[in-house]
Amino acid sequence: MSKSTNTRATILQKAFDLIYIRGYQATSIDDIIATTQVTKGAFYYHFANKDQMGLAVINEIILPEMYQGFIQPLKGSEKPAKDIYRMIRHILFDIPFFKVEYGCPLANLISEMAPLNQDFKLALNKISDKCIDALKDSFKHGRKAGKIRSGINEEETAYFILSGYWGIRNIGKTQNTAACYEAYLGELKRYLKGL
Amino acid sequence: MSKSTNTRATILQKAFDLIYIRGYQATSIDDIIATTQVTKGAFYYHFANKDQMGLAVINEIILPEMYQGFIQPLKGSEKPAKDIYRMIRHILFDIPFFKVEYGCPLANLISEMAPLNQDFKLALNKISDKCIDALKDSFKHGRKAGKIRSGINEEETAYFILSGYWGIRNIGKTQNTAACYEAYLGELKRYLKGL
DNA sequence: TTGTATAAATACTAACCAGTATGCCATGTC
DNA sequence: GACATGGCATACTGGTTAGTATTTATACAA
Repeated sequence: MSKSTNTRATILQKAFDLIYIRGYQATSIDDIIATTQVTKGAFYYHFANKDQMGLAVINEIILPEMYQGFIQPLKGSEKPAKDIYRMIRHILFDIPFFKVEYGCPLANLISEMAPLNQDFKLALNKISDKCIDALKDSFKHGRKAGKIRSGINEEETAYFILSGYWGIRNIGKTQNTAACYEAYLGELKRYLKGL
Repeated sequence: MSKSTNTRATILQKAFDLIYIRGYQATSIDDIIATTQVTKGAFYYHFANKDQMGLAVINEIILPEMYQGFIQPLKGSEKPAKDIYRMIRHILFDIPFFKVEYGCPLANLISEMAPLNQDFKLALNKISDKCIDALKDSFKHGRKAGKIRSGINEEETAYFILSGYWGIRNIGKTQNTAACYEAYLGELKRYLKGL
C-alpha cells in the first residue's frame, strides 16, 4: 500500500471509529484529523468534502463489514434457521466491529442520516437491501433442502428478522449489559424453529 | 394555561418537532427560537441549558405519547396477540406523532444519545422498560385468560416484539413507502398467533 | 402607587465548524 | 539539473453554536 493510499485508509478507519460512537454530525473533521495526526490539507486532498468522506465510510468500511458479518455466512445455506441464529449470535457477541453499547453501525447511520441526506439514504438502503436479499436467498435454499416450510413468505420473514436484529441492537444501547441479547436470542431460536 | 406555561410548552413542542426530524445534536437552540418566535432570553429562563430542555422533551412529550400509543392499549388486555398486533399496526399507520420517514422518536433518540449522555440514556431506558413491562403484563393476563400458551417466556417474548417494532421503524426510514411495514406486519401476525 | 418577583427581550462572547488559499517538498521525467 | 506533479502542511475565513450579561416589561401584592 502506497503512503497516499495508507493516509486515505487511516482517515476512513478513524472516521468510522468516531462516527460509530458519536454519530456522523457530531464528528467534526477537526476531530478526525486530530486523532489521526493527518492534516486538513491531506483530508481535503483525499475527499472533496465531509459528505464524500461519509459516503466512502459507508461503501468502503461498513458495506464490506456487513457483507462479511451478515451476508456471507448465509451464502448457500441449506439450514437457514440454524445459520441465521448462529450468524446473529456471532455478530452480537463475537465481532469486535460491533459493540453492545454502540449498536449496529449501519442501523445507527440510517437512524441519523436517512431523513437528512438522500445520498446517504441510497447508499445505506443498498446495504440493507443486500441483507434482506441474503435472508430471502437462504429461505429459498432451505426450502429446496426441505428444511423450511413451503408456506413461508420469504419477503415478510426477511423483514421480520432484520427488524428484530436492528431493534435489539438499539435496546442494547440503553442497557449496560448484554442480557437483553440473550432474551432476544432465546425467542429468536424458538421462532426460527417454527419456520 | 398561564402565558409562561404556554411559552414553555411551545418551546418543548417545537423542539420535539425539530429533534424528531433532524436529531438532537443537529437541532440548535437558534433553530428552535427562530421557528417559535420565542427569544433566547425566554428559552434560558425556562431551561438551564440545552440538555435540560432535551430531557424535558423526553419526559414531557415522548413519554406521554409512548404511554398513550404503546402502553395504554395493552393495559388489561386478555387477548395480547390480537391487541399487540392492533397497537403496532395503529402506531405504524395511523398516529401522526409517528411518521414512516422519520421513524420512532424514542428509538431515534436512543440511537443518537444513549452512548453520549448518561442522563438521556437513563430517561430513555425508563421509557423502553415501561414498554417491555406493558408487553410482559399483557402476556400474564393473556395466560390467565387461556389465550397464551403457558410455556411462553415473557421476558424473551417482550424483548423480541419490541425489537421487531423498533427495527422496522428503522427500515422504514431508508425506504420511501410503507410497504415494508406491511411485510413486517404479515409475519408479525403469523408469529403472534403461535404464542 | 410603589415595590418586587416573574418573565422575557437584546446584544454580546468565545469556541467550534466546514471549507479555502497558498505554500512546500519529495519524487520522477525529460 | 530544470521542472512538473502528487501529496501534503499551515494559516486563515465566514458562519454557526451554546451560553451569558444586562436591560426591560409585566403582574400583582402591600
